Amino acid sequence: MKISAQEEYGLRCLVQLAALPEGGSLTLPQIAELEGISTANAGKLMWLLNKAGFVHSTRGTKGGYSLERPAEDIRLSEIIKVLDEDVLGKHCGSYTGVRDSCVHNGDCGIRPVIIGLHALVENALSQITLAQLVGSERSVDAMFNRVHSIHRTVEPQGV
Amino acid sequence: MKISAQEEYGLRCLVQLAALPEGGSLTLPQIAELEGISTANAGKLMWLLNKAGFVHSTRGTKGGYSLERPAEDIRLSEIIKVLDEDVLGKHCGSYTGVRDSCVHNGDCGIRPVIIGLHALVENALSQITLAQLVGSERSVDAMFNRVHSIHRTVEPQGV
DNA sequence: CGCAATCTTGACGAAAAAATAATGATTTGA
DNA sequence: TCAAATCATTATTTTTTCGTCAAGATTGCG
Ligand code: FES
Ligand code: FES
Repeated sequence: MKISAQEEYGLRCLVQLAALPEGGSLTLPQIAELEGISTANAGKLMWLLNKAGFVHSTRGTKGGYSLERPAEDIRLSEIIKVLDEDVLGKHCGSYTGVRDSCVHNGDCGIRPVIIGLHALVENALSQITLAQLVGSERSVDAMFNRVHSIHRTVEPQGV
Repeated sequence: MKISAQEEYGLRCLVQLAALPEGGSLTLPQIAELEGISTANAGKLMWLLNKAGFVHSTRGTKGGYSLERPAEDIRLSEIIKVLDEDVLGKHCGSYTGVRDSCVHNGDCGIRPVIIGLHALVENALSQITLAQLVGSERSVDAMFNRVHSIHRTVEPQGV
């Protein structure tokens, strides 16, 4: 269970936009530089995010990308859903092995776990807004732990 | 954020062994048939699970695989960790874009979320044992919801 | 022993995901 | 108008993951 490259980079690009002063914008080369990815890659990611309505793009000189909606209104669950190609809900259609559908006939112990896990993650992400990711690592970490009072087993790694 | 093929199929193979009567075993062709995957694929998965110490293999005629430890003692978090190539803990070493490491200098709002999410999932999985996955879908679903009292937004799909 | 059933293991090919490249369209401003 | 800056879109290449294959090793049985 891991975060895909698209999810991670896409999210990071949005955080850069959210960190801007009100009404600010960034060009593709700027985003690419800030996140350490290629301009082409940033271009594709922003294209996806634009199609999904998270950002607004302006062409031509002095163009760039800016947030379409207030960062306070954008939940991480929405973002991930777009960047992850809507994997939710169709679990037993993928991973079908050599057959056309899941082999477990009607009664399966795996399915509720897989579906439950996705729900768990979505639930956690739906309680965090883009705006909350702007700020120091310490404050974001504190926020996450406050919202989901889980017992952390992995410590944030220093740089 | 999704489950990989290895995680899913590996887990499913283990559930088949766990569903066996005490001391039972299955051969590769049997496992492959039960899960609808190829024998070769089942072979590689079981090899991984054998290396990790979850199962015990016997060669030769009348050979096969059986659980090495009681299903009640095997937590899903252990299984996933093995099948997922230990992705935990080294987040800022992957997804480094065109550079050698993460660009965010020492203060990053993404990192606590990613690490927190992984902790959240691991925590959830650590509370479920392999033995609990054996049984009807309804009972497993009820168990999952009891352990993690989350508000389910996705319903299990019928077959 | 000698064969058949079974697991073991590394190499190989196919498929999916990710990243890049290439070409086109729009806007601004000199 | 024209050129430069910028985004848009599709195609291609690269990388990673996944699945298969083939040769080998071990065990049980007659
Ligand atoms: S029916 Fe889909 S995993 Fe069991
Ligand atoms: S420092 Fe690794 S994602 Fe920000």
